[in-house]
Amino acid sequence: MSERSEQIVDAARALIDEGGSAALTMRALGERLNIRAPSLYKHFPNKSAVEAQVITRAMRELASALARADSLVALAATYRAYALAHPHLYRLMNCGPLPRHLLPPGVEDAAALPLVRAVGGEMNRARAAWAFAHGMIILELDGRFPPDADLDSAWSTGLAAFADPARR
Amino acid sequence: MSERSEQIVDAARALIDEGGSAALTMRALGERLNIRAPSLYKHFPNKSAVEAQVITRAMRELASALARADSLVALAATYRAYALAHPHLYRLMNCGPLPRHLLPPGVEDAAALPLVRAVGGEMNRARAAWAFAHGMIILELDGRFPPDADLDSAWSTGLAAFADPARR
DNA sequence: GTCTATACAGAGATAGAC
DNA sequence: GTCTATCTCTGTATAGAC
Repeated sequence: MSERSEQIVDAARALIDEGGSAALTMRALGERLNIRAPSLYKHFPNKSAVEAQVITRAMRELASALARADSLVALAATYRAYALAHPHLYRLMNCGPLPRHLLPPGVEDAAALPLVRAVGGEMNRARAAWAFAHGMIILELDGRFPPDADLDSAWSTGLAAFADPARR
Repeated sequence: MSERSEQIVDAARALIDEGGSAALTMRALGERLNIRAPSLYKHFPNKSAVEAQVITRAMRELASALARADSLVALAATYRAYALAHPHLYRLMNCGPLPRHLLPPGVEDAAALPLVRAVGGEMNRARAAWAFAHGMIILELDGRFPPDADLDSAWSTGLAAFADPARR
């Protein structure tokens, strides 16, 4: 990818991180680079291609953070921290259909690997734990829990259920 | 609500159920009723008001289905069945910010009540179980699990973790 | 690679006649 | 309560000059 293309993805990421997916428009993107929107099409075929690059970068970022966690509990903490620090990027990555045909192969799997490892390859447990974590995050981001809900406790309750199957 | 208003909400619900939230446009709504879009504004102040009515109706529908379930497992099955039968309505209700100021009071709580009852009022367990169920559904609807994933098993694994705390 | 000019689409909503 | 006509806005994307 050329220098210029990198800058475009940088700017696109920043726009989304700050204002959500809706804030990424070709006009806004051009403006941020002091360029007119049509010029962007010399570097990317369309908006989806730019978005896909942002997704790819975010997934790798998250994956590398997760790789540093050792236990399931630590993994959950890292995952949640990323989501709360970058709610819009989290959504971009994890909500709605994923444009897999525009992503380099392996990116998605790499992001999932730390969790699979943490549960010793038990895929049912990995999927259930992922669903729990994603559900907690998205419900929190969407403001669906009551303002006074103790979410730390809810996380603990859920994690206790998944983290230690030997005791069940 | 007048007869006509009911018809409008009916049509709006049908549009969303069939084509998702994006399919609800004032033009399409008018068309379905053999009416021009501007006429709708004699019955509702704007599109959000119509949408809120659809949400209200869907929440009551889901709540009454859930009320018939007795155990946590039965509740989960009912919840999932509704979501898979009406994925777009499920999304409308449960994804993104909820326009609470446009909903009649109590609707949201009524939908949550069956779950709270099923876990004996333990709110942490209720929230964790909700997050798990919502996560499983939304990841499934968004096509985030591999095509060959055995989701029934993942549900079982998750529910076993939440349904029987006495054994933990 | 960047520009200007522009096409094109589709959305929500309003004014005022009937 | 419904109509026609229309406004306004905001997107994506293309053509062609420089």
